[in-house]
Amino acid sequence: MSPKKVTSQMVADRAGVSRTTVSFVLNHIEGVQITEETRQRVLKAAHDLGYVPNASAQALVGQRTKIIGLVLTRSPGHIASDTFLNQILYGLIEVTQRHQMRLLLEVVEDLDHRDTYLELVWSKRIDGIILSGPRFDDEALRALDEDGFPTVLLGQLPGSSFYSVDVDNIAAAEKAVAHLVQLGHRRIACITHAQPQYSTTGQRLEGYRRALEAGGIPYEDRLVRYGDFTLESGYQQMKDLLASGETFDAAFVASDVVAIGALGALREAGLSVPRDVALVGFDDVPMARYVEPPLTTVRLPAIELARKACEMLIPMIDGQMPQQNQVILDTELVVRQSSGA
Amino acid sequence: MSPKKVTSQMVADRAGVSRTTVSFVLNHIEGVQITEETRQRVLKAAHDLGYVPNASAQALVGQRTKIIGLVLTRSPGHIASDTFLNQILYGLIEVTQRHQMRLLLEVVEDLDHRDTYLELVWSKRIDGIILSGPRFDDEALRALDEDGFPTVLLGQLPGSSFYSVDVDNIAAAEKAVAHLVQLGHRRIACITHAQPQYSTTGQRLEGYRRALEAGGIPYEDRLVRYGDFTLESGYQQMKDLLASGETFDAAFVASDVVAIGALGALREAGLSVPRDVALVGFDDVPMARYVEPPLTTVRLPAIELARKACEMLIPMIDGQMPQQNQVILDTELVVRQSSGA
DNA sequence: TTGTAAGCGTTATCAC
DNA sequence: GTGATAACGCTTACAA
Repeated sequence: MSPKKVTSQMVADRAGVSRTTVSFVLNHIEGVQITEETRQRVLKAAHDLGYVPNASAQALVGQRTKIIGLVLTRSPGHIASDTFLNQILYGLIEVTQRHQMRLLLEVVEDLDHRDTYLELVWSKRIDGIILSGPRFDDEALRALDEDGFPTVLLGQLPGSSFYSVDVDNIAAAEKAVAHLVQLGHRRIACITHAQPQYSTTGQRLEGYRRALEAGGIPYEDRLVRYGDFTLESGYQQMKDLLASGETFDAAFVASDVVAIGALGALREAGLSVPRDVALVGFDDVPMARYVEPPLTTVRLPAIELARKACEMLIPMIDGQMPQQNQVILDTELVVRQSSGA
Repeated sequence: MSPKKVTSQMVADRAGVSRTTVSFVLNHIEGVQITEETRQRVLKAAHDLGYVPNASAQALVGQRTKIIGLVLTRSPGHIASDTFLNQILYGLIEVTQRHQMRLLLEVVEDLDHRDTYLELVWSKRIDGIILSGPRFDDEALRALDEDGFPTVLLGQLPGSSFYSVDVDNIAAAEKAVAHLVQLGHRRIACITHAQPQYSTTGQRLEGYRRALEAGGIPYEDRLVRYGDFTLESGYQQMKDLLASGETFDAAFVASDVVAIGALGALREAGLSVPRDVALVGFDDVPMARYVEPPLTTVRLPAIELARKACEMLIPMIDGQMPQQNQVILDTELVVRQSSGA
């Protein structure tokens, strides 16, 4: 008992015209003059019957699905706690809705299953891709690059010709760490937001390095740990750091979510933030100002990033390439209490 | 320069067979005997050419898109901070991936735009719907109900014949509030997770009522406020409650996210949790145990809920209706520190 | 101004 | 065992 099936033929019959006319009327084709009276008849027939064009048929003939694929290179498990994703979705949904397009979510866990998102492309299920978290070791991505399939990266992949929207991760991280340096901290630990394979990981680490250097502080590998987008990873890595015997009076955690996890470990160890350890996060997720202590962080305009990416992508689908192929949005240090400023 | 277009005809030509044979081989059609040799030839040709069947064409003829629609009845803005959604996505993605299906995200903001998700159905863009947050005042939903379109509700809509997966919201809320009552609190405020139109709002409120009643505490309207899924709303409503002059020594906030917002307002007012106000949340989002103080809450098995919903839906698409049409999963009180137990 | 007819790329029913 | 051929529902030259 599936939904009633109404075809354009039925509309045509009811209006006493041909399918062509129905198509013309319903798609507001210019250059074709149609009697107002027939137009109304067709419209009424369509409405009476509750006609909705079959999307597959339209896609098949028109080579357009009106669907944009959001590809996330994460394990599904990360999805569950990565608040950053929410903001991306927000921005994307807003724009796609405005353009009467839809959003298809594809999560790609490991490199062995990369082709699942390529299949999305080859099978023409989507018109364009927004890919979050490009990785160097992603072969499929290279294939897309050569293809010229409408793609916008949320992030960057140096050496590729992809269009991308990103922030200057190096500068942003440097800002965060410089803030700690300026407050007089010398032993500054770092927990990244993701594993080294993600290009942003290296960038934020580089910012950390530069700020240290600018402050005349030697970089020490032993003060660095790798998170993986999750609260849990922040908690674990901070615990590990604490247990390692290394001393530090501040930490830069390159993701608020991971930072909140780290905060938990610090609290559990009986350490006070910012008194014992000053903390700076990254992202400025909505949650950041509500935790205790409110997180000092670098605001990454996530919603704007997503919006912009989507707005670049949509014209590309129609072959209109944006002038700028690398958009960099601004970040901003948001000083709250966790840094003790 | 879009991706190469390879049709089954090209595969057929290369393998020296007809399109039919290609289809048979690639779809592992039973009952048709094909020489192992031709089979291999076809397979090789398909592989060499990088053939991927056109999804629209398949959908058109097969009446199956292999896409499941996740419909969220929220404003996009709520998406940005509702962590609960992450867990839903997690569960859904896991199951859809296992069944080689995809997930389409549709956000429906207000009642005026309800038909956008109906269009998804009429246009046959999706094979089934998982709808989160059913509302009584949703006309489109009634239409779906009559249609018998494969649909599973995340939540419930009493009086409809929908299949649904939910928790016992009344009992869960009662559990939460009873915990506060048991700790000796008599003035217990309540902030809901959503507006009254959502069926769960009334249910959780009812649980709150029952626990009060069981404790011999009169229900007072003035102690109740309505949140809207966001941190911000929790913050505002708690502030409002504080400013209202009503006294209370405990609060039940029917969503962890909203509760974390409320926590912020409490802190800002210089009140200590749980000393001045004991707090119990709802959901047990991953974040709950990492905030300060860690939230006492009722665990809602969100991931399981999503998984279950998806696992019910997929057979329905093939016409196999589940025995049980209302699945209720268990909740569990998770006592942490915010309640002072 | 409207209708006819040819695809779009599959799958599936038949003959051969 | 394999290959024409007809759908599937729509858009769009091209005719009329």
